[in-house]
Amino acid sequence: MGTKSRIMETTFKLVLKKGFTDVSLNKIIKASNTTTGGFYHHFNSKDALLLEVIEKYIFNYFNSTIEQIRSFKGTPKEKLQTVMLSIVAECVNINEISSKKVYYRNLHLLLMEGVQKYDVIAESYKKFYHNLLNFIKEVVDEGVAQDMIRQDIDSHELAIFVQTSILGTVIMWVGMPEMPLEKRMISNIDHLWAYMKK
Amino acid sequence: MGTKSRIMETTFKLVLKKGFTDVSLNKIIKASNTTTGGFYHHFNSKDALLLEVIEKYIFNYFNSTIEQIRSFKGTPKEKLQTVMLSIVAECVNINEISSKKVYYRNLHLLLMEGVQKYDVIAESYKKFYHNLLNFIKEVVDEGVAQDMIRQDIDSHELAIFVQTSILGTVIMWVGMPEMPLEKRMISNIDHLWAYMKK
DNA sequence: ATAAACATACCGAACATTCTCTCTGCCCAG
DNA sequence: CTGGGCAGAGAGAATGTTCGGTATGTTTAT
Repeated sequence: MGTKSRIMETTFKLVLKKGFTDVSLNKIIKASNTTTGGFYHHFNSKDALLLEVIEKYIFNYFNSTIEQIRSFKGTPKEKLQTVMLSIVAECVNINEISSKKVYYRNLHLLLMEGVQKYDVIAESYKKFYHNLLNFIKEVVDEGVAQDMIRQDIDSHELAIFVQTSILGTVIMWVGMPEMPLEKRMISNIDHLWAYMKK
Repeated sequence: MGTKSRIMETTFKLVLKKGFTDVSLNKIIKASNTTTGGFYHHFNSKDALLLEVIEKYIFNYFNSTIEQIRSFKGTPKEKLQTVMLSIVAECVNINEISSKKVYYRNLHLLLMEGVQKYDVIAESYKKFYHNLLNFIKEVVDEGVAQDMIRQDIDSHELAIFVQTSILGTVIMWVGMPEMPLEKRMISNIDHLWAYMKK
């Protein structure tokens, strides 16, 4: 593994635990087994590194996940469940090689810190939300076409309601991590479905 | 106004804009019209100040708001709407005196940073969530007793679903601030109510 | 009543760290 | 000989905190 990607993966692990600002460049450099010169050969600044890391390990991952689910075969409810699981999951492996797990609670908190600090991240965050919303709307429209979802509600409005519930589940879990996540997730999806189904 | 509360209010305003770590003690001290010595007379450290500020301006406020709504007269739907509005509101005045407005988007982002950094804040955050959940459950139970809310769903589970939707509305708005907040809020409440009403 | 002792609120220079980032130089493949 | 990749010393600025000092008001002792 090259120095650059080693720095990026190490950084991701570190900031997940401590947040952006509490991880110094020195720590990153030492943990990445490189030096100041090595670092500044690959990145213009600490901020530049952070932006690249977030883009690669969070947004690329989330967006490609949506892309994958798009091609899934399954009922609308299954698709909603899958996309919710991909966002609300307890933890997941960073990549195929490393067995290091990413805890999503930290991931969402990190994302919020990024949104607060960097306009670029806020922008990517917004784009991801729109991407997700479009996907949900597709699923809803598909469900309406298949006569599985009621059509007396505007699909865009319904999609917003669904996404609200999905993201709310994330935040509930961030605030009350002691409640069993999976159970609540399924319960929420069940209620949602009971409301929107034909 | 005493020096201590002047420091606290100034700090709250500053960190709302920039976040905890991007506001230095020097800035706080200068903006508060005091000195290093004056500051350390009232607070043991910067962290201690931040914790006090969050406790006073966020959690005390939120929890007392819930307490106020508890004594309101109104239909269950109106109560849910009111509590949602008090959490999702666009902005609000810090206190009765100052006309300075607090933008809730920043407030929620700040809260997340606090949850990420300080266990004490995460703990207060959790307590607030439980407080809110209890309140919602009370409203639901009351609605069931009045025969306005369906009773075939466990009230605790339904309360979680409602709270999920409320908090989801917050987060949707943080991510997509360009969407009209009030409209979406009402739409979400309407859907929720349509599902839970008898 | 007056002086001494104490407490509170605040000042501000100085301190030790830590931070990000620059710069020079070495190594080695092409 | 050239240039990408990296090493590492160190500059320069900013950070949170300490500490001796001052001004003012309050209690206590003679």
